[in-house]
Amino acid sequence: MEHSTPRGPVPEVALDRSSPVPLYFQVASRLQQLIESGVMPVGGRLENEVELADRLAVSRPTIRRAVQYLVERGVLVRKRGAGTQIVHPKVRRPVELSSLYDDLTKSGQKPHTEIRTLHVGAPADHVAEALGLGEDAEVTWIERLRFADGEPLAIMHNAVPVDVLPLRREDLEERGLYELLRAAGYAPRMANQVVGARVATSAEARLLDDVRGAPLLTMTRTAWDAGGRAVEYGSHIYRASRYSLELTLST
Amino acid sequence: MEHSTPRGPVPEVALDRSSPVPLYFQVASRLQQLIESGVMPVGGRLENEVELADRLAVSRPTIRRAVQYLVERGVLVRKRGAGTQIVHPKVRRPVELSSLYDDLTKSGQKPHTEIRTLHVGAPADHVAEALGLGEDAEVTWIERLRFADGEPLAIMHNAVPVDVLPLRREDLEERGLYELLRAAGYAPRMANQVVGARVATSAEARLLDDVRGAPLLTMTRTAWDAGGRAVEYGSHIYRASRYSLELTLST
DNA sequence: GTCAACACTTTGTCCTGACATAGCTGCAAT
DNA sequence: ATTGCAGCTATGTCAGGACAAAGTGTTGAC
Repeated sequence: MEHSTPRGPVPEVALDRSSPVPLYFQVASRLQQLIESGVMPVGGRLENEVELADRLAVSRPTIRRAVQYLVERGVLVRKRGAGTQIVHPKVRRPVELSSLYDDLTKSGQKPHTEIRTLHVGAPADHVAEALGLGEDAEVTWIERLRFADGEPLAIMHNAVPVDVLPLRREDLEERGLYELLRAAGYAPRMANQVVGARVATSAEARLLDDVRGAPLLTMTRTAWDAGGRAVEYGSHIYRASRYSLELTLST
Repeated sequence: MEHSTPRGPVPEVALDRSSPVPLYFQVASRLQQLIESGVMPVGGRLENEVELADRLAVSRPTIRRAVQYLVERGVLVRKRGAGTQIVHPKVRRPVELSSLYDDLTKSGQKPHTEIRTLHVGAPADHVAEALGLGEDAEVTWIERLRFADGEPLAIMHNAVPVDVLPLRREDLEERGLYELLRAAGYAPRMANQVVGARVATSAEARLLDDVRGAPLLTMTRTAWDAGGRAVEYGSHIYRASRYSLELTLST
């Protein structure tokens, strides 16, 4: 008898064996699509792997790999002996490491950047240490003022090793730093951030068009690419009244 | 001829086939150990998978799975046609979702908690929405004051659904909330956090033994377990002069 | 000397087959 | 009625083989 959670049927799944897209990925994408469209209900159980492999005419390892992929992204949970279930859609993987520029663009605001300084040279000690650079290494050091919809939002100091990316003023005015890094093949994959708060000095207040003593959100970050190469150091200050950090963390 | 990066020899690796620990995991652990102890140099190349499988007398899928595991944790990088390399140790996996209590304990401080209120009832609207709860759901609502080395550090408001965990005063005084959740089998696996800053009101300043206008770090968070069940909502306030958030993010 | 074609190395994908083990369910013995 | 055992179901682990495709380096033609 069947009085447990409903078992999804996984309707018509078409696979293209001549496609360069791997089979396991085709299966995973199709499954995710079915889940997100609501055809397969949240909390419902998947068919077991053997049946699924049978019906889709692929081997069990291929099915397992597809399911594995979705488990890692938090879409499915497996329990040995019990089956595979669809997880509540609220729990999804953090999308990607984002920068302020990305965040603003995504939320529909129009960011605008003023480059206050940009020069190449040996990094300060704490920067060199954060990036793990040697004695003779050089970085591009920049100070930027970031506006959203015309209002000043953040003072940003950044360092990028010159052999990672030669930064140019005109690029930075039109694009975010992370976008430039990605385009150069040094997409940040991991970052360490320290977030704190303090009140504005009068110099900072003047730049940010705010008052002395206004609350500020501070963030310092070091980012690495997939190869473990340090690609960016940043020390940012945000007007707390106009910006807050949104983060998704996962184990 | 061999004038590329040195190829690690992977010295004497002993596997126990009678152990309940899976072979691929034994291999992965051993490799990680060799890497972290410095026997296999950072940046160095691994033997290719076929040779490795041969020498360790396991199949290639097993080796692949072990390497895969370390790739996911950021210890290795693979490139088709090129080989597998050891990544700089700075780039490692975020350990686990931690709470303030965990953080303090780990950094050698002695946390101490004062429970100011604890009652069960229907959640406020914004809390119910954050947790995705229905009309008739009940939560335990707590307000705590957290001290480190005798000094007040944070005001913490939390809500936990009663059917997840019945919270008791005496437990909370001695343990962190996350520790209790983990013990009950609802280990947080994913969380959404919003971090901001503002200045203290006089009431907050009094509680935190600080002055009005002192900078505060604010954090609101919703956490889910592996099954996608919302297990905790929190709204915390930290003294910025005594605490900052440290985060590791990854793609 | 430069550049394109080629061979070689190495990881990526996919298959078949087998056995182990955790979780569940129902039946039987107590 | 409760406990414990047996059997079923489903995922977990592992082997061995085959071919595809990307990256690297070498060779040869111009």
